Amino acid sequence: MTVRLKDVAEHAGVSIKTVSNVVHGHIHVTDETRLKVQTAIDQLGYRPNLSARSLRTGRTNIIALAVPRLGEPYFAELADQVMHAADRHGYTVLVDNTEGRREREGAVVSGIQPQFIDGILFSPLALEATELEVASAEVPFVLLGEHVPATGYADHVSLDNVAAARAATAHLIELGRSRIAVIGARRARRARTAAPRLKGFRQAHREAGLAVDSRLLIPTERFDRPDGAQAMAHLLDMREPPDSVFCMNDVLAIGALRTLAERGVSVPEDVAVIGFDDIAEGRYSVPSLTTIAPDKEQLANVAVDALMQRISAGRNAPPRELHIDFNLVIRESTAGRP
Amino acid sequence: MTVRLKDVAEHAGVSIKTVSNVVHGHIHVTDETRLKVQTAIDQLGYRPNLSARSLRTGRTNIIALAVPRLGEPYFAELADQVMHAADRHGYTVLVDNTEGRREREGAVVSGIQPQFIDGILFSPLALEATELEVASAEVPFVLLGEHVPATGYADHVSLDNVAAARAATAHLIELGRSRIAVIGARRARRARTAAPRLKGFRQAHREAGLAVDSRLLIPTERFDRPDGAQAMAHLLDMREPPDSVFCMNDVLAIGALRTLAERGVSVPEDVAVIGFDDIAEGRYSVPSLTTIAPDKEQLANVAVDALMQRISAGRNAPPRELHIDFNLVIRESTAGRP
DNA sequence: CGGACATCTTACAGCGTTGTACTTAACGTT
DNA sequence: AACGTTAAGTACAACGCTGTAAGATGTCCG
Repeated sequence: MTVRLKDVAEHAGVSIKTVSNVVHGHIHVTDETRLKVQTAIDQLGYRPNLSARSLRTGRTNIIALAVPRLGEPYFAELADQVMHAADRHGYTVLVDNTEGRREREGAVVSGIQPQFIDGILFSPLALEATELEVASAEVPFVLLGEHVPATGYADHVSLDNVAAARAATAHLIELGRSRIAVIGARRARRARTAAPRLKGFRQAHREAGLAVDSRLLIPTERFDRPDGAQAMAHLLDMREPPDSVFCMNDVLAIGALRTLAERGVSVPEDVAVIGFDDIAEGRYSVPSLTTIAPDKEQLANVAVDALMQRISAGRNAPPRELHIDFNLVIRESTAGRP
Repeated sequence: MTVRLKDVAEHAGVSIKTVSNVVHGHIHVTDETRLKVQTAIDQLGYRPNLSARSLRTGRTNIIALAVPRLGEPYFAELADQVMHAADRHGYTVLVDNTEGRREREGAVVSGIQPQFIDGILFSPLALEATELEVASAEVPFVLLGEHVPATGYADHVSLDNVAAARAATAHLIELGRSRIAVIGARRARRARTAAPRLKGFRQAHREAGLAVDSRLLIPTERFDRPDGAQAMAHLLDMREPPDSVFCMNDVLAIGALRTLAERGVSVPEDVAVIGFDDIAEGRYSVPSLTTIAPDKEQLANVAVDALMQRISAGRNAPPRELHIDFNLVIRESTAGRP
């Protein structure tokens, strides 16, 4: 049924290895032979057996991308980009849903499909430094995204969160806002997650001579729309509600916008809203969402490149901290309708 | 470096095959031996080499899910569900982005990763019956989703599009609307795509004794937000604009809502909007989006089950047309604010 | 106490591929 | 003409695993 190298070889009247050489474009094959073999390949419809190849070479040309929830637009868009980037290197991407649960993230790190994956791109939520440390031995991997704790255990690709948060905050301040809330502060357990952004947030305040009202820093359990809506409701119920909100990601902001609309609070007049991630949804929301836009294509490219390097060499080169560009994209939720 | 069965066998003082038997929970192994072997496995940290296994068995326990664009919420949410369903069968999902381009969809069908995939779940856009026919030989596959032309070449899982479209249209009619537009009609090339929904649309009209104004059936090139926005603009520019719009999917509807908001047309008072897919985005849009909600979990389960059957047996059983449940979810875009 | 039987364990081959080491042929140089 | 040198192609083993068939061990009965 299946066509093997052997079949092609017999059909072309050469040895198996010569066929293999043709397939790989190796040297030491006459044009004549090459043509003969290629014809046989086409005629028989030969397709290399990747299992056999990877058994022999130890490579699968598959990398895993582990994300908390593929259903979340940011991760879906990221996955999209990563697949493109990987494609350019001849790699296929195996997306894995960790659900942000530790157990599952741990499983990913110690090898989802043991021996089946050349490397991992990992965008964790729950995982912390300890586990990461343990992990780094198994298979080359690169951390990416903004939810990652600062590590020093592996390559990490992200934008400069301090600078980005500062730019977002400064934008609100320039618009004359002074009571700026934060949704998704997560002071609680995983302090490290939001820490750099809060730092940038405070920096911007300091530079403008404004004080931060810590009652306006709202932690959320998750980073999704319902949490955003709930946090916004909480803020509006305060005696002195904020005049603007910096959301740790766009879906939180979408949730916040929803609550503001329900309560008839006008955006941006009464409350300005800014998000983070620049998902497509925010470009079509009403009002459209001002946000920090990471260069996702660059993110994917840099991450994949770094992983490729780890795979093909420098497995134990010192970990690098790689930064990508970002942009403040001003839309209606802070600037109003033109 | 890597731990092989052989290493475990030596460490435990048994043969390789016995270790293999333990790993697979086969019979004919004493509890004593089993324990001994299990200890060795744990101590050495043995992980089976999947390439070798699949070379030997011809199975990889990987299925592919081919979707047009992972960045689109519907497909991302679908992928999420499929991964869960596959997980229950011990399968891993390899998501592939076809971009809706023929060439790429063809590549998927003839084997993205030849010999590397046990089966394919395919949610095509561009592909038509001919290609599908050619394809069905290579590897077991199941078609799913609503964009699929009626085939008869492979199992197909979807909701009853005629009934769903009729329910959506009937809902608008019950609200007293009579000039109902359709966005995403795609009369043009790929007629089959939207055909069953248009059929349901016409049925509902007939049942209510209403005429269909074919000028209100707007085809779109793609099924995304910009197209929805543009089509809506086109409709509003008409001499007699519609009083309601049935969009072929939710992102088209989101685009339409955006245009309506920009033009200051109030929804649902002036124009009611209904979508299709029930993506999370529509639950938080302003106004929230009435839609047809397919049971995505059921969809994923039914599709994966069908594929599993094809893989393990009945490769040439007659193709089945499988239907899943759907729901009309009424929200603000037709019912207004409560 | 030997043989039949069930239970447990083993040896071996082969899945399709590629890297290494080798053979053969062709060519140019002294 | 003898030699080295390079090019072109080949034979073979091994990657790690599992199915098959055969072997070893014990158990029970006549």
